[in-house]
Amino acid sequence: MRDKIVLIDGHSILNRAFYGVPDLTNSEGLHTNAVYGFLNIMFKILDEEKPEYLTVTFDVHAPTFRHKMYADYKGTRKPMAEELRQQVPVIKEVLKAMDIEIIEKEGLEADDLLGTISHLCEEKGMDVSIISGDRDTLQLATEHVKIRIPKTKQGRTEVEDYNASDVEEHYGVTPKEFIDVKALMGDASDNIPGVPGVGEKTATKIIQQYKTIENAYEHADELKPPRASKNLKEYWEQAKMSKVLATIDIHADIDFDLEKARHGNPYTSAAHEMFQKLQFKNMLSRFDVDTVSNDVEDSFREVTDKQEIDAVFAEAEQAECVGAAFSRDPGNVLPLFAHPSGYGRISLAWGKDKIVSIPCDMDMDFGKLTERLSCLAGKVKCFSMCGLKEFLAYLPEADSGSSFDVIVAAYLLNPLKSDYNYEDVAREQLGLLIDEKLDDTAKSCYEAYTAYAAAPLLEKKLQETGMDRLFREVEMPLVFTLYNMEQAGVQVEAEELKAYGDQLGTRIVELEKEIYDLAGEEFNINSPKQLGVILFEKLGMPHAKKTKTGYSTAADVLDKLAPDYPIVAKILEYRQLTKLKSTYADGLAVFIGADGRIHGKFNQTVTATGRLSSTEPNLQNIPVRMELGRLIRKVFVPKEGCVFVDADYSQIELRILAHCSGDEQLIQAYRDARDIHRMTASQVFHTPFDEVTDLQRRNAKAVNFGIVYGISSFGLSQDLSITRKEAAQYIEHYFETYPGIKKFLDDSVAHAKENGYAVTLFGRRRPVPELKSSNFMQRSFGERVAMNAPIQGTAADIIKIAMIGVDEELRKRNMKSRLILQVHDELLIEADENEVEEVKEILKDKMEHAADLSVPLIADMHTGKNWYEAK
DNA sequence: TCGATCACG
DNA sequence: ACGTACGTGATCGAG
Repeated sequence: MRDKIVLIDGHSILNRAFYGVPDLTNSEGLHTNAVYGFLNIMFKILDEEKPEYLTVTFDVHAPTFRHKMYADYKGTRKPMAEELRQQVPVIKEVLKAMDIEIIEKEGLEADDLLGTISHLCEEKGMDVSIISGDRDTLQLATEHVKIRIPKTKQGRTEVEDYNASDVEEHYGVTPKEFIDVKALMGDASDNIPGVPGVGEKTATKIIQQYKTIENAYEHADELKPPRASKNLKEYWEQAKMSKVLATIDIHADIDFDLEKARHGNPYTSAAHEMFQKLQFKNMLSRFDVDTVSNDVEDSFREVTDKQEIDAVFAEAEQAECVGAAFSRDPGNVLPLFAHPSGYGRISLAWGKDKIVSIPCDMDMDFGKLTERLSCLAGKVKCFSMCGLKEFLAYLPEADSGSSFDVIVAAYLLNPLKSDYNYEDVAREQLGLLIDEKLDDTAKSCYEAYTAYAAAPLLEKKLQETGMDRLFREVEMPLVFTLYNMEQAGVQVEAEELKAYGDQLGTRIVELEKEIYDLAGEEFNINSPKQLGVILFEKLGMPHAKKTKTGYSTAADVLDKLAPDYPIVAKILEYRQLTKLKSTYADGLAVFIGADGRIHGKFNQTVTATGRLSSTEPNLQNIPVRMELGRLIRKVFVPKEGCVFVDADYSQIELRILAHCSGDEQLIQAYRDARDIHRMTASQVFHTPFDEVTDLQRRNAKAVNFGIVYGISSFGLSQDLSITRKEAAQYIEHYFETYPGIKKFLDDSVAHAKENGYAVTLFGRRRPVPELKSSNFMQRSFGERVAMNAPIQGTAADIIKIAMIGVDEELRKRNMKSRLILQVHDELLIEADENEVEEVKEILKDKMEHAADLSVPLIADMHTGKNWYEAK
């Protein structure tokens, strides 16, 4: 067997990876996509080839150009993108941490390094694989030197392989001849001039016949076409120079010590640490857990003996902090005594060597076991879990004062991660890798240990970032309030919902027929692709916008066409109805439980701004704007003997803006309870207050919205269908009118630029890594986020505080009424008929006094026998 | 699995 | 010159 060496063209692969992998950043705002893509490619190659030797080459000053002394290029290449530049030292560090040899030499191109090393190794009788994104390297291919060109396609890496014979097959010339082809055709990106008028086709033909440019020159008169003949003679000096430029040096003067390139175990603990910093989660699984010192697992203990279980609980009770976890695995005991939920085991951790797991069995069924756990949760100073809300059903004695959810804490510290699980927390906080192949018992021990061990670390970080009060006083109590809401659920009339869906179905069938008639054929109206073809090709409508994949058929495009084409109006109606039927009528029905209620989830650790999100189903986007859709709210009803009391904040985000900016005019306007949009219109359009037209007021309202979103003239112009210039004028006038707001928004951006995050009134942070981007668009996005996050986030903080207040007050007074839904600025209560007035008082009080602002907070209240009426 | 679309604040 | 409003989730078609 021949030994094998893999040579990686560092900059070339990094460059490929940068453009092939979507932008990634770690939580510190460091761009990591190129490094990630590079490693992906490298791992794939290493897995495949398992080489004895491995080396990565870099140019010293990238990007450089071949053979500077000849080149008369004018620095035409764009400088390296900043996001890529900052990743060059990172990949080098990672490679060093993995004990992978890096070769770079002043004044030498990576190509020359590759060429020389591959030549040396081939002479020693080795097989060589050169990994490069650059086709120039094809000239190095031989029987034993293989050029491998990786392509990143939609996350998957495919590799094109070229030995000498493959080059010939593909390009019709040998690798050596490839140089001559290039000398003739030139290469703009490498600043090789070539011969004018000779392109790839002609160059290949000439070299196929004459083998070298020198030989071709001798037969210059025979060359076809005549233009090539003439130009080769005329530009012969340039052709010769091009050949030199195109030739990769395989005899460069470098020291290459093969032994240093020997490929050992790259999965070192130093590398592990770096991967963690970079947050390359799925790559961490490559590390053998044993190589990372970890003695946690040694202390896992399964306890089944009744007396021992007593001892465990007695000991845990005395502990400062207890971590707990549920598992669906009952172990070697039949799941006979498990809970219907599937939980059959709990694990506890109260010290580094105090980690136990207890399965259910006939002496200790799930009920008894959780009773003990609940009792423990009520006694200890800190009861910690990963995702506490999911388990509160079994922990009636747990309370928010002494509970800790490490997932919620980790979310506050980095809300940009959309999905959190205990493995993430274990890795990030404890540097602990949990082997996927472990059984459920061991995993559950890890989960309990993570809850136990990460809690104090997270607590400290929350203090350091000024979010400890937000966590203790808002997020942890909210875990309980959200649990209560989910438990309560909302009653939905299944028959009515079905009837509504059927009604839609009838109309949809009619519309379908009419649309097919007008189109002259049947097609899938729900396919934007097929619809685009029908509208813009078959029916020849003018297409305004395009998407990446074809014509845009979005509603705002179709709206413009509707007056001229009857089919478009029908399509819009069809879209609306199918949306209502599939997502709402049919979609909601499957979530109605045996109790006739929908128990949706309210997720606390999803959004970047601190808002809640709602899933399974989403109860925060039930139609309301259009009457037909709004009707669906009639099937949301209070249970027997109850009515709905609904309250929504009036313009909470603008009020927050008024408070945070301290703008005198806006504050005074809210104190005087004036019509803010009308007032804005009056000021911005220089019109007396009473003479403001409806249009002016509408426009002013859009400007107010725009301000909250992080205004841009383009966005506003789109929304109002006006020119950018007009929009810019509106904004200018707005800022002249409210200078305090301008200053506040500028300060928000400046703060986020300086600190890397935006912050709410209650200290909640939202990282804004985009502000560091060199890409204008990304950076602008970051600026808008920096303006919006404090406002949207503060609103989220405030309604969370109100929710906790309402929920706790209802319980404290032993009332039957329950908080059941939250829709960002709206709360819905299922109120007992005898408690309606009291509920209204509580709701209004808790909402309006959730925060003490310099402007009043107003909650508008409604009651009704269904959600349609109560809104 | 991803993009387009559209429902909400 | 660039090319967008901020924040979500569900459904569908297409690869």
